[in-house]
Amino acid sequence: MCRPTSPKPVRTGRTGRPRSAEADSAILDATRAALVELGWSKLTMGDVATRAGVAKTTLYRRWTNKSELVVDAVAVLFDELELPDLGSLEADVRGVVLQFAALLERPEARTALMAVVAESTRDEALRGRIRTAIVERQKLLVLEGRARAQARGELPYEADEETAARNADLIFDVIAGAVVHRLLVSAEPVDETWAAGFTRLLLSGLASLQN
Amino acid sequence: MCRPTSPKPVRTGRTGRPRSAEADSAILDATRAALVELGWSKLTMGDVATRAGVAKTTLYRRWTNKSELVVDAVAVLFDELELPDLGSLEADVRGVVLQFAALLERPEARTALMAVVAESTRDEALRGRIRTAIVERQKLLVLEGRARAQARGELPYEADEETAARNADLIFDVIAGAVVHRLLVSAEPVDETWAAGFTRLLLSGLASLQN
Amino acid sequence: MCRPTSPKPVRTGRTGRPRSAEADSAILDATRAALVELGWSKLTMGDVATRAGVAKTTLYRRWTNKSELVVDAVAVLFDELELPDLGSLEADVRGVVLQFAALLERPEARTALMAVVAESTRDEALRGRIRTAIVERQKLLVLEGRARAQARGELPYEADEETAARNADLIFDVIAGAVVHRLLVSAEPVDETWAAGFTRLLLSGLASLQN
Amino acid sequence: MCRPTSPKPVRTGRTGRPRSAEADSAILDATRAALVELGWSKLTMGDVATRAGVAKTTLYRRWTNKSELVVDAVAVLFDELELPDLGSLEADVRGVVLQFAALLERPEARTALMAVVAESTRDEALRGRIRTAIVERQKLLVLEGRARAQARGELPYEADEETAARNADLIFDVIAGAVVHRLLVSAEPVDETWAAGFTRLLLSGLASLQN
DNA sequence: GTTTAATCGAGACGGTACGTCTCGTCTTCCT
DNA sequence: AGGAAGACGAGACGTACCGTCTCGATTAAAC
Repeated sequence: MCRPTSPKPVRTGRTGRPRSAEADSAILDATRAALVELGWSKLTMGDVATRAGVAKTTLYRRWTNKSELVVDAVAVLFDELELPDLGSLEADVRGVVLQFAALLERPEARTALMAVVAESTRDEALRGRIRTAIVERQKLLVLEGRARAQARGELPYEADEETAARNADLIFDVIAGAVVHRLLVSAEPVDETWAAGFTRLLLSGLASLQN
Repeated sequence: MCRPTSPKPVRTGRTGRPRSAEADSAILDATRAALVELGWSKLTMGDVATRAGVAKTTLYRRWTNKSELVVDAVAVLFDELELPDLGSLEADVRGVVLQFAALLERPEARTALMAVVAESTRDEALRGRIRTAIVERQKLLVLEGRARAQARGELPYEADEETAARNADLIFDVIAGAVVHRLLVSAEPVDETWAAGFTRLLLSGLASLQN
Repeated sequence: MCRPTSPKPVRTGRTGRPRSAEADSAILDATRAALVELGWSKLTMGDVATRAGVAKTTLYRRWTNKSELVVDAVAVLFDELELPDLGSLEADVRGVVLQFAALLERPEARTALMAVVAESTRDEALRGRIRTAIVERQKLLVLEGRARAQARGELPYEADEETAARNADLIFDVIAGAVVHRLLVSAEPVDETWAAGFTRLLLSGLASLQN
Repeated sequence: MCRPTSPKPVRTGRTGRPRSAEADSAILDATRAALVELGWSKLTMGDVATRAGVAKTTLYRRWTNKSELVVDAVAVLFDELELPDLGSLEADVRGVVLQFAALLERPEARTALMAVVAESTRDEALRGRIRTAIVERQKLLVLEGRARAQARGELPYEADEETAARNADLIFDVIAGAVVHRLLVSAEPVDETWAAGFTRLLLSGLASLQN
């Protein structure tokens, strides 16, 4: 999975010096590094600029504020999430749970995700950015997993399209929510045991959605 | 539910003028009010002090920083959560889900919870504070609900105490996580329909935990 | 030379616990010590209280502010100035110049004198306090020296009383002013050589005042 | 007399936005104004910044503290001192005495001079700043006056250069010291009568320095 | 090969909030 | 009643970042 990180409405003016592509990646790298070291609240634009060997102006030319910069810097981490076919729905779910947990163990990911979500409670635009950059991307995994399970005959095909969508959303929130909450709010580890227990609960539950 | 808010390691020294109890509550009220109006990032200590009719020093004498102040200010909101006996496990779960969702619709609660969780990813002490002030409190509801269901005969009594605890934790993270994620990350409403679907999924899943 | 340091209108009321006399001297000692270590601007009432093993309240009960406290604390230093009879007017003058210079070499004296004078440029009451506590005391030395010189026949007796007073004032300002200015503004040392030169200049000048 | 006020070790770096020259003079003007109104101790950096229409940071970028700012702001007042040729040494001395006294009647000058001298008793750097910004400037007047008197034949030319310098210093401290002490310590006016008396004393004394 | 125009770095700018400090007062308990 | 202890309202301190701005110096496409 890959996608262009084109933050600000680039003036398509022909003439003039073009923006440095190196700068962009240097900035995003610096942002992630700073995030790990300092956390969200201690991270400053000036520091990121210095680390990236870039002027503050260059940052502001591309991102309007800290939140947007961090979303872009971190979004790429969520692209790593994949759904390798492990042979059964149960294995697939357990796999994605552990994979997501591993991602959230990384300080830059956990810090950034929560910080950005927190910021978004007051910022509609940021909420949208999170949705497209992170949420929808993850939701695809749910759809993919379901399709695979249906092909395997583990799950029935749903007749009503709307119901199908609603169920996918529900499952997504249950999986992602449980993992995030366990790790970041309850502050307990997500290990094999927990993943197994959770998967058992979820799969049994899934049956009930079909009637 | 009520509990003393004793923020800083209070020197129990006998002598000297005692801290004003009025100030404490005025500050917490002011913090909640400011949080609603301004959100986490615009909330300033100086503003809180002004609103509370109190000097800035008085704030810092009690709380070392914004995060701790906000945790204490918001924790009381979570005390409102209750588990009225609605006659069945299913009704109880649906009730608590909607109640929790209603709480998170309130701007001060949603903003504060996420902001504080975000901050806590870098702050061990804050994490502890959140746990005792918010998490443990909510977890009691799960235990209460289970006990009630067991009394009704809807759920079996668990033989192994450790398993029982693990299951309670799991259920707690699934419920709280799903609601929070739906509301704050997916940014979709938690209505009767969703609550019903979620409850159905959860209850079916619960059966699997007994074997 | 000695004098009671009774700063504030002492309540002569019979009843109640009498004021600690020890406290007074402990405070003045602490003030001088703090002055040497910290200088005027870094000296704080709280610190003085702590050093003196006394509550801040006790300070404020006796002195209304920093300036008055310091004047009282330092005034005693100027009591040390004496005019031993060295046998001639010239020796007397040189002696008092060196003595005054030695006093102003002491950090607490130089710092306090200037600080208090500076403060007094805006404070009429403080100006009065300085005058009675320091200036008048020093001026007596000039009168004493003149009387002695007149007795020796080195100086004529002045007919007009007013002129006599005016001349004493002039000489006082010339001596004290020159020493203070040399030490604190020009920041050059007052040694035997300078004292000799200055004395020569002054004594020659004195002749002119008689016509 | 005029001179550039170059406060802080200015990085002569080529790049970056250059410092505003307007800001510098606006700040110094504001400082003098605030000094007149409020006096040294009530003068705050924030207030000066506001009056100057400048951010507090801009002040701190140029001056490390209040004292240095005030020295620079006030030094310019001492540039006003001049030595118009009044035809005789006696008239010249009396003129400069009255002129200096007039300067010290101005609240900003008297307050600032003393405050800064007081502060300098603990601050070597400030002492140096005062010396170059104020003292040396005034001392030139003494040299100029002597040269003029020598040209008129009122004073002999001094053979030994070192003695000449020492005498100039002595005279400077006597004049400046006497005026300052009379005005600020004794708190008596410097009028025509006093100036005449002082000048008479000084000129008679000067004769003695030649032998 | 100029011109042109947007980029770059550096760093000063007006702001705002921070968390600390000291002030002088007030309140409580203890002697 | 006096004193110590220490909390209180007030407000300045000096620092750190914010996001904007002015600089002179690149840099490439358009002429």
